[in-house]
Amino acid sequence: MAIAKLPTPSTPAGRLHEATLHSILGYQLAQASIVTNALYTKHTAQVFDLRPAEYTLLTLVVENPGGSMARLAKALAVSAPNITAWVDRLEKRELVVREKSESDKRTQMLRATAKGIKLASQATAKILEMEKQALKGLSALEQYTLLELLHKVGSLRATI
Amino acid sequence: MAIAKLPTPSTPAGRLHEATLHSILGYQLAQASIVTNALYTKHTAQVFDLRPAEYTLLTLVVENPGGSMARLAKALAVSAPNITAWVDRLEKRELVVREKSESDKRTQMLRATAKGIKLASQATAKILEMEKQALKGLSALEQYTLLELLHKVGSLRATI
DNA sequence: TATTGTTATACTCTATAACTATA
DNA sequence: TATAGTTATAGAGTATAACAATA
Repeated sequence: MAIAKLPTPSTPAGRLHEATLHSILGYQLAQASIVTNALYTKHTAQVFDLRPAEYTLLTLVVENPGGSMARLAKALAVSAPNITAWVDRLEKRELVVREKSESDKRTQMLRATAKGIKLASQATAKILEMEKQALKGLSALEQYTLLELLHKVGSLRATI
Repeated sequence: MAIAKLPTPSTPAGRLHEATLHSILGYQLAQASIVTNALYTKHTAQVFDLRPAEYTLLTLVVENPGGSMARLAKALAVSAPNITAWVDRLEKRELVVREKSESDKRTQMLRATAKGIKLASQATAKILEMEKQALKGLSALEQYTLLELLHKVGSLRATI
């Protein structure tokens, strides 16, 4: 199947032509991220005092109790010192704790505290509600399809 | 229509569970961006000596000759000093030029030089080729759908 | 008064290098 | 030798504040 002709080539905000950039996935991801970042900053960041990276890290720890910091670094494609700094902050706020592993004493196993689990849960509820509201212009099928296709692109990481 | 059950909730790289994050658009955008950023860094950044922001800015100037810096700032959702710095770099490399507007003497109109137009064109060809190669696992319809849905999300910027 | 653009400055995020402890 | 994690440090990228010129 041939790729169909692409529609109106103009940026959402600036009314600039973007015929070329329209077909570039990286650019469209960046533009869409402007929207989700703005939503997050406006309605979630202050309320829960969680920056995007903190929220993501906390949620991954909640869902993966006992996971190591090295695994988090790989999952988020950031450096190890980076993870250390973020975990430091979450630990100071008593949202997660480090536990020495018995089997491999180099490893730090991470667990979320009850406080951390509660905060992550509340933040998630807020984000989902917020995105649901903002994405009303997309049908449920479109929203589902978008998430699945993005997940598929994310999965390509192993191949590059 | 109800949203269908979501499939395997694991991160592409780290094999971490992410049941919650799977439904969060902001997270999936970030994960997909890891892939496109890696592709760009690996195959385009060095070859053309253009960082992502520089490529985007240059391309927008190529496609919008005479546009102002204020419009670029809006289109990319960054601050004015930021745009000044990026344009400075592109101008030093003789890829774009600033021109004083006659009608509004506060405004700087931007134009790409022949050199800038050529470089942008070459970089675009490379990026498209690279993304095509990397996205082979997605059908043409899926790729088209993804770009359209992302554009639709980007267009929501006006509404938030 | 408001807007365009610049300069000065500081903050956030991330990375590399060097190190310790362990495997 | 290689890996997990930390510390120190530097580099991107971005933002706010203050300013000049113009509308």
